[in-house]
Amino acid sequence: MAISKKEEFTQEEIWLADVAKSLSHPARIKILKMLNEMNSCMVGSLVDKLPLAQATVSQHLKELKRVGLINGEIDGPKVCYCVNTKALAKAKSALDKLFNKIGCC
Amino acid sequence: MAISKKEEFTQEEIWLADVAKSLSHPARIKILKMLNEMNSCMVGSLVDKLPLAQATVSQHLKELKRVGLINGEIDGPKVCYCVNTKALAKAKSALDKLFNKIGCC
DNA sequence: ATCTTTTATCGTATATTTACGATGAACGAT
DNA sequence: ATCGTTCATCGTAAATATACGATAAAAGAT
Repeated sequence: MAISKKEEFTQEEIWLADVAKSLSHPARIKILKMLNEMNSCMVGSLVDKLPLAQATVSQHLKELKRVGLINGEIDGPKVCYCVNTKALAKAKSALDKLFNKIGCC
Repeated sequence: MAISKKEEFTQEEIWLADVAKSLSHPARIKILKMLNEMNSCMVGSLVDKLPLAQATVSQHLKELKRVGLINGEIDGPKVCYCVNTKALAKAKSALDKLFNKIGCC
């Protein structure tokens, strides 16, 4: 019958799920793409190109920053965001590891 | 001032966010790992190794199935789940594309 | 000093997610 | 036909996510 359930989740599993959560909204996917493609990475530029209010975009940026996928540098009254290449690489590697298996059926 | 906001999200962005959402819980990460590692993929085996009730595990399996990352085959009164290798490969490819860029700062 | 610009945070409403017990449906065994 | 097993679904409570307007904070410009 198995009445155990002692096992918890590993830190790696929790972290990877957290990274995935930060990618789980189209706006945040788009923001990452825009940060890669645009020269300027001011918040205003992002707001202009997203169908969302400034407060909402700021909230999405906060979520991406929370898991370390992007960094923000203050530049006068503006803030310049950029992707954290190292964090992206780490996430990519972890996801690759999860995905590079073969199904059991 | 830019008062446009015409742009919506692409289907690709929406789909990728959806895949990420399905990975955004440690239990679902663990389930994918278990489906890769175990010989048996009965729901009961998963429930035994997860700190969650059967109904909750079933709900997580439904979410993974919703985005196509796993398939379930009915086998008598049991159900055998397995990863959808093609879907995983597609997701991996899309994430790689998103991640293989260089930051702007 | 005051004003404007830029961004973050607060407050809040609504929607979604997560979790569980209870119940239902499908099937094999008796 | 009834019973036990296996899994999905229902109902529901609590937590989290999403969105926006309003407001605050920080800095440059006048």
